Amino acid sequence: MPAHLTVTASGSEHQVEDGTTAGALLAGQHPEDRDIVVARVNGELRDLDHVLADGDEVEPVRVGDPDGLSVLRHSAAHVLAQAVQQHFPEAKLGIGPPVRDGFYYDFDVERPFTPEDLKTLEKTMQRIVKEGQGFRRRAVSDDEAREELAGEPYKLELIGLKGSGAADAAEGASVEVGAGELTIYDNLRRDGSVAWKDLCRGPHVPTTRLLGNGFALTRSAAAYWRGSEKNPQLQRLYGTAWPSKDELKAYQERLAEAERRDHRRLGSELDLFSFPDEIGSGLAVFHPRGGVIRKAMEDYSRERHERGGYEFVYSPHITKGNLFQVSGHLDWYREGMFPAMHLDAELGADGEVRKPGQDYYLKPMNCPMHNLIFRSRGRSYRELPLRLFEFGTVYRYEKSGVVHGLTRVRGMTQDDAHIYCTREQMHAELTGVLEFVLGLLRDYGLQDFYLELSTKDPEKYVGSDEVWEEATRTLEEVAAASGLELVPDPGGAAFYGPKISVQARDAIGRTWQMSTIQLDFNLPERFDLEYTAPDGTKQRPVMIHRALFGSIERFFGVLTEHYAGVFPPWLAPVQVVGIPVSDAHVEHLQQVAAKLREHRIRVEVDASDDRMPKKIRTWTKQKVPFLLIAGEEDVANGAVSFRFRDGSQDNGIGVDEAVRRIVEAVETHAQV
RNA sequence: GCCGGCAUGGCGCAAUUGGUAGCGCACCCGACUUGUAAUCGGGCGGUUCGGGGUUCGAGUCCCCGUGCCGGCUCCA
Repeated sequence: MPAHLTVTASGSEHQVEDGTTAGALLAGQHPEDRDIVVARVNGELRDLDHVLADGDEVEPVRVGDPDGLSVLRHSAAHVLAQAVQQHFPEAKLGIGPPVRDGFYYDFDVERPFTPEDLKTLEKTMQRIVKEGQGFRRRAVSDDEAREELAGEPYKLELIGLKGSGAADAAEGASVEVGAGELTIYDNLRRDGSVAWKDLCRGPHVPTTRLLGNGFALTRSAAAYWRGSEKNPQLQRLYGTAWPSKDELKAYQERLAEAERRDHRRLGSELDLFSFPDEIGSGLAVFHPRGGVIRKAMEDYSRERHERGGYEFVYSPHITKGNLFQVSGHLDWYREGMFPAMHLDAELGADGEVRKPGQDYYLKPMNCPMHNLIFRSRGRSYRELPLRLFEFGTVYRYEKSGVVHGLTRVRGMTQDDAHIYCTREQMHAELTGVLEFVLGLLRDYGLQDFYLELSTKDPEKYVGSDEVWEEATRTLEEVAAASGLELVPDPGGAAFYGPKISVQARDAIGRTWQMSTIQLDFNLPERFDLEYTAPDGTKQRPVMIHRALFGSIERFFGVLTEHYAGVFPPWLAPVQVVGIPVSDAHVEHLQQVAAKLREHRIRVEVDASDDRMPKKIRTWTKQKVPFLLIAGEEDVANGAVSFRFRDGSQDNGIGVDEAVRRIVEAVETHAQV
């Protein structure tokens, strides 16, 4: 064994003594750098006390790096678990991985955690952090692990799963057991005694001290063991952890900002929509202010569809069950549909069935109806691509726990289109649809997109493999040609075909699934759709399903959050409010308002007996884009004074110029 | 669907150990006539989500239902 090893640190070679740790080497390299929390050795993350071998390549990983943050958060999860077992010795450990912005740990406990428990646990975590416990890795055999963790049934289960693909065993389970040897991490006190231990793959930060005061417990919730509703529920504690208190505060500020933008909150503050209990969960009504936004969205969409070669159709909300038998929905999504209404049955006097009656269903999708429109007469290849568009309202029986504001509802209107084309046209048509979709989303103010390709779920599909392959390949080509980032989503497809979905990032960086474009060879088959080809033969068309907003309700919610309620003028429910300095100036503003109305501008004049500053406050809070103020001076000059939502002003603008500016802002979809 | 929390005028909130339901905003009326985010005074408004129970007495405690919130599972 050589006394000296040759290792590579950050690209350059070094001679070090046998037994040198990654941490010691990196400390020599970066003497001032206290942010190094783990090392990447030959591409694998290792603890700093990992002993180097000849030929190792070592890179520092800092706490602010994505990997460094995950390690920090994973270590925070261990500190949480230690605190929990200190207060609740009977608590059994589940798993505790890092997640986006934080971590969680699942426990089997006698009673769920209370908000008070969270406070107590956070204090105990703080104590453990201050104690400066070290994390020490220890390799163990399966049998040793089983013996040490005899009191931890869930960990034993994970040990049993090792090698059978821990990644499938449970989301996050891979942080506990990897594919190779089992390891246990001991938390060591200063005096070397073991404070706590956990089956864990690691790596970890060298000491709990690194958690500083940059962590917090955020909430508790139940979670199914190993992610399956067939399993018992554990109690999950969520936390967040950051390299510093300032970053923790910045994160909490981001959450507060998201809350201020919450469409449910803005929806009631701006009087846009509500969910009356009397109607039922997940069923929205739009108030006049929200209705006008929705109308502006829909009107513009209609106009674009008209120009894009779509034809407008309408279909009912309810249908006999057979339609969804044919389409396959009743086989695949019965659980997600409102239960049947059984109609028209007749019983004889003695109760025997004279006429069996029929089941009617609320429609969960529009496509079967559109297929019937296609099939209503013979179709020629000359008609293809045939693009049928509808604002189609559908009803889905979402489980009670998932209904959420406008983004997950039980009744929604899709801006739904079904395009029927030949296989030859399919590629060009998909390209055109994707272009159309992205262009329209941009017109509504979203700019930042990526694509997701959802492919066949082996458990849930109809049709032949060849057809799926062709459909998937086509979508992949079209997606690639768009130049946007493409993320795979294996198993995410609907039963009838693969899909591309457009994900949009909003103003504060959150992503939302917007449009979906699905290719479908199956429904045309099931509905026996055909057209006559140039040679006189009957051919099967290909079907493209495409929703652009996803649902109008959902898109409405996303736009509300994207703009934080500060809608661009073309979408703002009230575009202009005239504010007189005193009663004497009301008439002047009413004349200005009349001119604006000729251009279909939504304008009001506030002639109430509030004082001017109060009116400014009121309408600024309502986020009206243009306030037009007029007093002595403006009236005398035939002018108005603009005040914008950010408080800036543009005074003494001639009335015609003012009208022109406002109309232009609305027509160009500008933000002001 | 599962786990936990919550539900008080239109909105945001308050109400000791179970003891007469209050406040701000909004709304209505009146006075004031004013140049860039709250003028003053007065008034209306609640079967405390619905139903049942415990109690001399329930906004408060218990049960059922409905709805909302946070997660889990799900999301055509």
